[in-house]
Amino acid sequence: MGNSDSDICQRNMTSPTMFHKRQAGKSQTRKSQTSALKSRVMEVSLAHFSDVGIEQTNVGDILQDADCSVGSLYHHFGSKEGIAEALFVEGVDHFNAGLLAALLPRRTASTGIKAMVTFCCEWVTDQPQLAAFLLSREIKLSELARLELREKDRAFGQSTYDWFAPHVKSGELQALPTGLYMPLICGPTLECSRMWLSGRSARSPGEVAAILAEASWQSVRKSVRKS
Amino acid sequence: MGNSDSDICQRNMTSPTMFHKRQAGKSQTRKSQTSALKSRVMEVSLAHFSDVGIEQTNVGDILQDADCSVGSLYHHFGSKEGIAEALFVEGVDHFNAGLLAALLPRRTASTGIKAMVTFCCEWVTDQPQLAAFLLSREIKLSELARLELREKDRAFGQSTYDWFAPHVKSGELQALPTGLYMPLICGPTLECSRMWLSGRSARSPGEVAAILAEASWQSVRKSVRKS
DNA sequence: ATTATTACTAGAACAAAATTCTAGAATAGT
DNA sequence: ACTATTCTAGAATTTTGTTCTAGTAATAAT
Repeated sequence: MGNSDSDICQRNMTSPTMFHKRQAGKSQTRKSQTSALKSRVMEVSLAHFSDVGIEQTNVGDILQDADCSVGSLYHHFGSKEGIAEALFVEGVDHFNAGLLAALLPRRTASTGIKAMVTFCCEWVTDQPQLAAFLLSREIKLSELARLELREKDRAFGQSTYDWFAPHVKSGELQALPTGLYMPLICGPTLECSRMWLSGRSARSPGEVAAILAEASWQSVRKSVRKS
Repeated sequence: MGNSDSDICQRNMTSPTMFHKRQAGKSQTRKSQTSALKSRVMEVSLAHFSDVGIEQTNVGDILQDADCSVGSLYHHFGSKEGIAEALFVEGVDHFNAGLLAALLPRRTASTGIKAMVTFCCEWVTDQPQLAAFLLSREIKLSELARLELREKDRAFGQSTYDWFAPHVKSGELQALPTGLYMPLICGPTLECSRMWLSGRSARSPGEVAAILAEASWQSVRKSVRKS
């Protein structure tokens, strides 16, 4: 900026790499090499993000651990946040798909609700890194990703509500504002998860799944006794 | 960095400010001026943090909006995270104190639990910025603050459990692992809060407080009917 | 009262880290 | 074969958090 002297060394006189050092494997197709690189970056980044957070993770470490060049990383992800964004979307997809797969086959209100809670507990316990990352919510999503997620969210909400509706009609489930089912059913579990993941609680969600499932069921079932 | 010419301008030949530009007010005591500056910085920082997150907030903006110099900020807070830490501790104290004040006077299990949920809903709805910041949990606390908070947390947990214990004994509340009461009682509310604060839900916790209070109560009361 | 000490303010200088940029290599499309 | 496009590479640049030295007010010590 202020460097106003005669500017002897002009920009970009570099002669970038005559050959690709990193071309380790024999000779896979470029495509598979590329996708391997991308997943390597995502895997390494997840480890760092869930460990010390996005801010504290520095790109240099990711580059080194994933054996990736600056150019490649920015070509594929655009920015550090871009990696986080990709991880986030992928993670949400995975979780939502699993939850639906656990819920939809159930035929009674009680087993369905309990299956949701149980799945949630197991998922968090099975992949604590991804769970910690998703629950941390320190990601600043791009406008595009925000819209994409909102749409997925809507579709997911619709699917679950389609399952709930008949049981509400039959009087097994309480009639509640649509937006309240998920918080009531999964809220306690997610709170437990946060505590476990951040070390504030020793008991994993998996260990208390049964209790949580029963409690959540009690909170949304149609109550028949006097308040 | 690469600017290897004869380095004419050596470090620190500056003659810092002959007078303090910022000394706006007539002539308050230095002490009150200072504490005003600190709270101005915290207020401004909270606004930025809750809006775009700690990472995305840049110190330059805080400096400008709070009309504060680099030196002052680092003298008082040590770092950007230092500001976040101060806000976090203050916020947790405020929330915990309020929750206890709402809970302790209640004499029955039902009114106590519902008072907790209701307080929680109102607190979040009344100070959304602080709530969003506390719930985001993107703060990397110093070892010192971590210990301080863990102690506060323990004391808080003890206080609430002292209130619960008699009602468990009398058979109104379920006997549960200690760490599960808070997630069951406040989990759904916090989940609703997160959704509202992040714009994923239109209904504020305040608006659904009664429903949440009743549901949470059902989830922890001693159940007398067949499963 | 005068001096020494401390708390605070100030902003230029610095360092570290994220991102941009240009160019070369691989591949796909024509 | 040639052209366009995607991908890789790393030096150069920019941005941004933090340090550093210096100066100013207030307070304590003598």
